[in-house]
Amino acid sequence: MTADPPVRVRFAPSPTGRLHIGGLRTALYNYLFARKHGGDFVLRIEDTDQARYEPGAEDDIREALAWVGLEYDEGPEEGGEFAPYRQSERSDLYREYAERLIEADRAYYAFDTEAELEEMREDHGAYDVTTRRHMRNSLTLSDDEVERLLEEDDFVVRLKVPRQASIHFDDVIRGGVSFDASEVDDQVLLKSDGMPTYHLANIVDDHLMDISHVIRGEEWLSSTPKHVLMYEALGWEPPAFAHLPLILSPNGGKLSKRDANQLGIPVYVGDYRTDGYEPAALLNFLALLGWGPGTDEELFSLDEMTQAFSLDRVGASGVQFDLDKLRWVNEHYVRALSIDELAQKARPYVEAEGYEVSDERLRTICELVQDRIQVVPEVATDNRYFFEAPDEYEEAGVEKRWKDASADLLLAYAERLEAVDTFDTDTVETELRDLAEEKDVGAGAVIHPARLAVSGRSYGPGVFGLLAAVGKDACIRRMRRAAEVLG
RNA sequence: GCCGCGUUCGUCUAGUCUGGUCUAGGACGCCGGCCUCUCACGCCGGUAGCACGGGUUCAAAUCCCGUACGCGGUACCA
Repeated sequence: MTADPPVRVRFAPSPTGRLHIGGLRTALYNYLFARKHGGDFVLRIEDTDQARYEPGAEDDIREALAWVGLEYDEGPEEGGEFAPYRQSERSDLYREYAERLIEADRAYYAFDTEAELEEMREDHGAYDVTTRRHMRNSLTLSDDEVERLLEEDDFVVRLKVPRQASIHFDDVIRGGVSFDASEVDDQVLLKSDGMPTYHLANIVDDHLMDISHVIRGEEWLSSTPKHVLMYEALGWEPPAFAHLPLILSPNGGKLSKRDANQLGIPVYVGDYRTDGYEPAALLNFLALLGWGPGTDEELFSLDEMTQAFSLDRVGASGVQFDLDKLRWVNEHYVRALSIDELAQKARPYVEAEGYEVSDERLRTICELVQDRIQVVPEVATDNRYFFEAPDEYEEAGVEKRWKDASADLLLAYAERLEAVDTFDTDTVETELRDLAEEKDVGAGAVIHPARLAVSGRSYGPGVFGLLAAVGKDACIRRMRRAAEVLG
């Protein structure tokens, strides 16, 4: 019996933009799989496209992974046994293997111009077994001619797809997948700028870096036969493939930037950070998007997820992003925060709204709102009355809670509060209950108008805590103003 | 268009491989109730689904075929 090779997986984003939420999900599943099996998780930067390269993108990717706590064992900055991990620094390697493929008659040089390619596509479709015979390449041209053209240094290397063959591979998530060779075109492997395409670079690196499992998005499924052909041509054992279902928009379609923005769904990982989501909650939610533990559990720490994770429990169909579910998961992480942590996380958002608040008061406010918010910034955005007087009174609340006697009761309450020395939850409550008794009304007859007057709303934290947190002067001022405005 | 992959409540999923225990389970959302100064939390209850059509079988959400629909791919992009 031969032991399974050690698990080594890679997350291989291309630095063409900020890290996308789907990319993070791919990274997460790779991470979980690696950790679950005691293997290595590698970050590899696939920067073979000079035109789409975006400076700063690599930093964004690294920062995003650090923010959520997905630590990798090898990467471009941290190095490792298989360095370098940036493909642009490995060009010679790819050229070498492209040549090997040519020697093995599994690839060839092509010299067609853009115009010629365009014409070919219009007439025939793809550069493949049938069309390559009519094109200018090392299969159709004389050796001398090829020699001469190579001198000009403007050529590409294309994969020579076999005339007829059925290409089959096993996908961990989907089972057996087959393609007919006639459906596969002669993919460019080495571009005229000397850089490899994804297809070549990816198989060379995966092989050289001893990658055991390729876990990537489903968009790669249809190019996998090309990869399989290359592994075979080079005499290499291909890694196991696992193609993850794509994340779709809640409308069912592709999660486009425009679409997402409209629905309030952040597209980039960095946006979740600025929007104040808890990184652990994001990971938890993402884990559930395409995978299920098979139990009723839904809230997992990274370690718990790692324990529970298994590729066979990853689904094969596209999954729709559900912002409500994310918020629900996040809510649980917010509740698990200590008051100090919550206050610390909330401060920047409070300040961004232009409010000033002491640490002590912010903690008090956080205590009051912690289990009433889903995302940290809501400490400020959903509870402005702690920081400024309400500029209007919730209509339905007034309708329901503001009675004829409310103004007089509030005025009397304000008077009592004015006389009080210590303005804390207990005294505020005592004063209110005494007043209610004195006036022979239920406590609610004062409670509800007081809440309305001070917060402008009919709902929120317990009213005594609320009043105490808002403070004596502000409360009295707001009560008198409400009595005047609402009558 | 062609090729590939997919299809269980609105959404994420359990169940499908190893057909009966599934009058299909859980969660989000939504609705109702309890708690309660309100809201939220929590708890209790409800709503809603095997895409469709054939077949195989004593028996199909589960196996087979077809159709529909969705997604992906079809670049010197990844």
